[in-house]
Amino acid sequence: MLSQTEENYLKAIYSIGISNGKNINTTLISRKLKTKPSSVTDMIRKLAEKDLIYYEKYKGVSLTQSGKKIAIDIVRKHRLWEVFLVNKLNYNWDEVHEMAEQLEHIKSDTLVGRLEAFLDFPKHDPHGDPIPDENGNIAQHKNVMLSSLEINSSGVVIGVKDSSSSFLQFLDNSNIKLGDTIKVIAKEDYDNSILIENKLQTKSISQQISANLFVKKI
Amino acid sequence: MLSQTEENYLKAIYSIGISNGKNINTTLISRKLKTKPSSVTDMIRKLAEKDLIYYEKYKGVSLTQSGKKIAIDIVRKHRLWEVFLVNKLNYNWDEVHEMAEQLEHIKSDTLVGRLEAFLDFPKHDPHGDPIPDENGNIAQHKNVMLSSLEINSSGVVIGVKDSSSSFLQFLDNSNIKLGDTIKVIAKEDYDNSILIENKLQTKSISQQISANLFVKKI
DNA sequence: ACATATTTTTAGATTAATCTAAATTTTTGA
DNA sequence: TCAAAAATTTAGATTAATCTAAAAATATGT
Repeated sequence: MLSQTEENYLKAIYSIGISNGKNINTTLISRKLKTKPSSVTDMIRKLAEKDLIYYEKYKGVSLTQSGKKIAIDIVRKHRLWEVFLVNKLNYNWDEVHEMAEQLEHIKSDTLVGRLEAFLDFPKHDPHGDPIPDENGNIAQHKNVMLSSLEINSSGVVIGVKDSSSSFLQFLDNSNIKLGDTIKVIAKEDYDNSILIENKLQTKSISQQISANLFVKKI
Repeated sequence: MLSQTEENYLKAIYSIGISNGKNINTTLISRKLKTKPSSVTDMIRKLAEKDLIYYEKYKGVSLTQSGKKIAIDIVRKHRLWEVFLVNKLNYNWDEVHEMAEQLEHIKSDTLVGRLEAFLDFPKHDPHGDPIPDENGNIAQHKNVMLSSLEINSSGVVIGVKDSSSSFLQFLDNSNIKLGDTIKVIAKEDYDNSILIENKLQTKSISQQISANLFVKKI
């Protein structure tokens, strides 16, 4: 049985692997987990000992098959609990991360499955991220950033890249939500801001915003 | 913020106080928590330091106002999560204790309240134990044991004293459940077993059983 | 009452996870 | 290439929670 800390290291390594390709080093992990690099060294030696990661001194780490399985299972639990909190307990999508960080570590052989069924087998969490199935398979959404859409083309908002509270609250305040169809009306070369239109409004958004919204082209 | 361990000590002290009256000593706590008495001494010094318990060397402990508040809040969370697991995720009443032991430690200012509302403000957990309200008030059920009913009198099964899996499964197998009306048909002086009747059957049960079932006289 | 048994506390060690500071290895760029 | 910078690891300490063994205090029973 892994400790919460060990699970968090695996999850961090997994998520760095997703965004940073292959270079998972001590510093990145320490940054992600807000610990010191020396603490990371200690823990990765321990995880390597348990065959959950591959580790060569000074060369960084990567997940083994079983380490990856565990990491994905935690992601699965995290996202399902987020769906529970938003769909059943009526939390807003910017409020659920901290609670899910705790709930994802509840140990039970059957709980995740029961929860998933209770929630009607959702495919995505409240931020649009895909929920892995019980075998660890993840529907790869190959969507594009809103910032990459051409003028006059449209997309449906599918997810967010940044899921910080402040970004999510910004979207709420801007009346932009998952499922919205957005059309790009104009692009400003100077600062890469774009003029967009959805059902409710036409407005300009900065690149910082458009580069953090996943859309499915239509 | 208290650690899970500290919370568990407070909960243990609270529950010993409920059953054992006033004598809450090191040995009882160590027995409840399956630790050694010396570990208990360490922890109660720490909790006394934080003004959560009163402690005088060699004299045992009792909860302060704030310690009691925290203990009851944990009980509240434990029982609400049990209701969730049984009512929403369709677990049987003998399967939920371990999960609730973990879920009760989830930290959030709003989660318990949301959960309670989602569950329609249940007053009792799946074993018939009362759920404290958000101020820590507990509806005191002043029920009696089935073993104390007179011949020819009846009672509604309200709760169980022993909520071990084995006892709960025994009740399932015996077709006895919360809400059943049970009539005492006869008593056997020799071993204190009693003959009971409910909607489905007439059967004899041992004193070990009848002394662990709370009933409300009717 | 007082010797014995029981309970409780103290002293010192251990384990997991962390830290700081120093040493080592790798990377970088003139 | 090779010296300086950056990253990583090692060494040694710390904190929380636990343990064992021994010492101290309390309770018990003739």
